[in-house]
Amino acid sequence: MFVIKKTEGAARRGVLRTVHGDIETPVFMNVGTSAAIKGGLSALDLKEIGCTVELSNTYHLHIRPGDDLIRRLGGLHRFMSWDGPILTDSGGFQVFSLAQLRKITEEGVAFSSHMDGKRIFMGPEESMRIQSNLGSTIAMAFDECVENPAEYAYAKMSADRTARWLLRCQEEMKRLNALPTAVNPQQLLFGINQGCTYADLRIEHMKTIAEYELDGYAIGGLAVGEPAPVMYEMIEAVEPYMPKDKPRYLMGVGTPVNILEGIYRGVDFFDCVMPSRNARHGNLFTHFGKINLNNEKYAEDPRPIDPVCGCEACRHHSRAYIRHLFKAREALAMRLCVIHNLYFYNEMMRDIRQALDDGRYEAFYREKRAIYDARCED
RNA sequence: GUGGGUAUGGCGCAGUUGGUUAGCGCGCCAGGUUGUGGCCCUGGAGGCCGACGGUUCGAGUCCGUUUACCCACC
Repeated sequence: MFVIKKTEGAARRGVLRTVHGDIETPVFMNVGTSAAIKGGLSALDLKEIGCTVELSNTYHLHIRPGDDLIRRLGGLHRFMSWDGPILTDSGGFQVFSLAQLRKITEEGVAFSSHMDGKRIFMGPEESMRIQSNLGSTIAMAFDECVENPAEYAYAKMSADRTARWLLRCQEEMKRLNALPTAVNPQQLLFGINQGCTYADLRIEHMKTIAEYELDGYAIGGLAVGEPAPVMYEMIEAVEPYMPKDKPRYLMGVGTPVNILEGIYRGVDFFDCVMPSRNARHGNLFTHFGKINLNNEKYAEDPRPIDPVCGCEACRHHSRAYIRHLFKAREALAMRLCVIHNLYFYNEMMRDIRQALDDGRYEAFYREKRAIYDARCED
């Protein structure tokens, strides 16, 4: 059940109650594709970072170690020792970003695994069965994420097909949840809006899937190469047609500013690999802007990454030390930086929720968007 | 001591029968990264080619001397 506690313009402050705990929104979900946060973080670290929702991936876990294996071990929560909410991405995006030799039909997608080339078929039913085996809190519908730019005719055909797939996802999920052997009989299903960068297609698609009475609605297929203003336009176009009483999720987004802009336009859920991937390369977010720890100017800098940050890395280590760890290719460099960036993101979300609680999001948004994606000047 | 081999950016190496601004990998410096392979992509700095002399219109390349290191044999 999703409850909106407060609104400010289009921005919403809410809570999604799930069998694995409450999700206070707006929220950033921490990406752990293969049931692990890259950079060497465990579920215990996630708690310390302030993470409330973990995100894993259907495609990756199906290929390795296999969703049947995870089911036999009691489901994903027990497998990775994380008792909070988990959202599983459907594999739709991976089929289109990683897999080779894919062939799309009305049934689903036949493709070769990016690991070993093995032939795999995944359609709406397969994706739901895998996610049911994983027992995640929230399952995502199996969709086609069309590359950008795309022809109008193809975008329309694909969006229509994704809508038909969504009905099949919903039917299969109902069936699976009713089975006595279901790992999580309360598993929620979010549908995904598509339509590339064509506002009329997005709106038409959104109107269609809004009638399916799903547990939440995602906007997919954005942040795939189009300029940020176009992404914001698409959100503004579909937002009026998204059910007000259901959580909204902007998939794969984004930079701190993208998130501020998304919330400003009525989005509740976000996820992105950016904080963890950038951290592994030494690119860090701070309250004063971005820094690249690999830069020579930090070689003898005794200050923490972010002087006002309370994460493990900032409480105990200097920029000079962590930069050294990067140069020495020590795994600890990535671990400390990933901890920092995810802590930053989760803290930013706490600050955003507080600002919404206090009715001052507008001011917060205007102040922070000028800083967070800019380069730190020091 | 004798014979052979190698000397080219920080490191490891290419460089044709002598011919424009001497290349490559790694490293270094700096960008990028949006429902994750740590992969990867894009720029940039850095070399009087061990030293000295000779041949030539022209030498990293050919010749001589020399220095350093490596290998084999005594």
